[in-house]
Amino acid sequence: MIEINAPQLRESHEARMMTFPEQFERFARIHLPANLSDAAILRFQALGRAAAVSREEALALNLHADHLVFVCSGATKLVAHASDRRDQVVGFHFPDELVVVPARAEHSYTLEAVRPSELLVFDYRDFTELARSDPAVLRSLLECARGSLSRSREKSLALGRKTATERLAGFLVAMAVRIGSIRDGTLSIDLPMSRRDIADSLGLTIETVSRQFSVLRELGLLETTGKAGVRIPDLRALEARAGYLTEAA
Amino acid sequence: MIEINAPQLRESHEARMMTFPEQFERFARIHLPANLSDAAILRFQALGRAAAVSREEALALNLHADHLVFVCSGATKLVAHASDRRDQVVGFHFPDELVVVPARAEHSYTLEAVRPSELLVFDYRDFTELARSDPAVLRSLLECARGSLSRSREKSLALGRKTATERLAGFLVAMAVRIGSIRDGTLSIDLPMSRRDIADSLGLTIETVSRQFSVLRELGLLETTGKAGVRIPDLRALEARAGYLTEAA
DNA sequence: CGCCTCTTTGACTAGGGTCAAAAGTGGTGG
DNA sequence: CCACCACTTTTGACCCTAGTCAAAGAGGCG
Repeated sequence: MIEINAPQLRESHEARMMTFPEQFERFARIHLPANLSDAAILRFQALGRAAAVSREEALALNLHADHLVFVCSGATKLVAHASDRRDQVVGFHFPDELVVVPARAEHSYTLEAVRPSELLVFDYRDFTELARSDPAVLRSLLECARGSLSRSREKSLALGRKTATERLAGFLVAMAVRIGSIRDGTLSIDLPMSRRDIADSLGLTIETVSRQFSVLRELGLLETTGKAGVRIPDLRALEARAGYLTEAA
Repeated sequence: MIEINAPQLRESHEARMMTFPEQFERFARIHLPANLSDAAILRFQALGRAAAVSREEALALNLHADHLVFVCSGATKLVAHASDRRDQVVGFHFPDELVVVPARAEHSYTLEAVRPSELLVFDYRDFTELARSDPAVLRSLLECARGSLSRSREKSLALGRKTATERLAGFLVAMAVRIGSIRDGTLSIDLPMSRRDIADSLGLTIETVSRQFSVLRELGLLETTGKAGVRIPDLRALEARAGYLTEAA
């Protein structure tokens, strides 16, 4: 273990919790415009609250309101719940990302920690109301929503039309891009989520996910170390298994 | 046929094409703030172009740019294309709705007409650039994106975790809400899309969709008239078959 | 009215789910 | 430092839902 690109994902004993102002400062640096007045920043700060969520715990939220959550540290999943406790992970989130958690409708949504996480929570209505006349903040929210929409559409394609192997290959490619790092000269991922989380994200069972890991391993497309470690010797080769469109005009 | 709530979906011989200014005026009324100056409106108008697309035809777009498309009349589908010409419909759109069509990435997207449609096309970059300092326009775009994201997440849940029957039931409930009307005292839908479109939207085959129509018909949850007509005597009963979360605290 | 397409139904297959058990992981305490 | 233990992951055997292939039946436009 020479270097870790995403140290904020690690659970470590010495990980000091951030104070609320530190968390907010981090959020503001990324998602609020740089030239915002101190007074305006304080108004946004007044809307937020910090929440620490431990592994597999759901963030407590008012079910009847939309929320905006900023991930300071850790890793989270947004889970949609249908009848018969069938769950679908509709997205994973990593530090510095912003998530919109919808209110309960035909289905309910919970934001759950995949690793112990520090979160900053806003009421969506309050936040957009305060931002209603601030184009820079609105643009930031719009970009966030567009990114989520794009990932969600890719997921629809995977869930609707791809085989189990393609889904796992695509998932690992996406994770490599988002939280991968180079170790010993090889692209590596330290997966923060369990096989169950992956299964619930890909619309499969844990057994099928496990079998597909074996398939990709036997194809020489990846090596696994322990439960979480994945090494990808050839990202292009893995992409080719993901059912992506072949390069054409 | 006593009344039709969504006459704009009908293909009719006498349907006169709208002129570009008429189309734009309709778009502006819905998606631009009422108090926008004439000069500003003209700047937006200068960015748009009208396009008429016939049934099953794809809107011609620059593949390497995002687009914003307003549906004036007809009905469209946004289709994601994976390898081996497997297609996934990621959304349907009806008059007065706004769609974001993403540029080609790992997969490509096309916007195709399900009925002959009149569309208003904008380059997404140009549009947001012009709107960059207009909070009202940005809020409108944000609302549009949030609605699409919400529908897309519901679709992920359906594709990942629901049975064929639940998917069709949920689809018909959603269509009833979006384009249904009351005829002879019964909730009715005149489906603008083919069985293939429905299958591509639900991640099924046309045969399975057809079989599920038969299942719901035999359960007394719907009646079909011709290829497109669906009557829903009891919406609540159909919802109960859609795998929605049962009403709880 | 007739033809062509779309939809429905039927028979069979296969990919992934289910149930069960073995193997591996990693944390804890002796 | 290692052995134990609870839990997660992997593997195996079998099953079921939806896919595939094929053919019959309806619709609707000319």
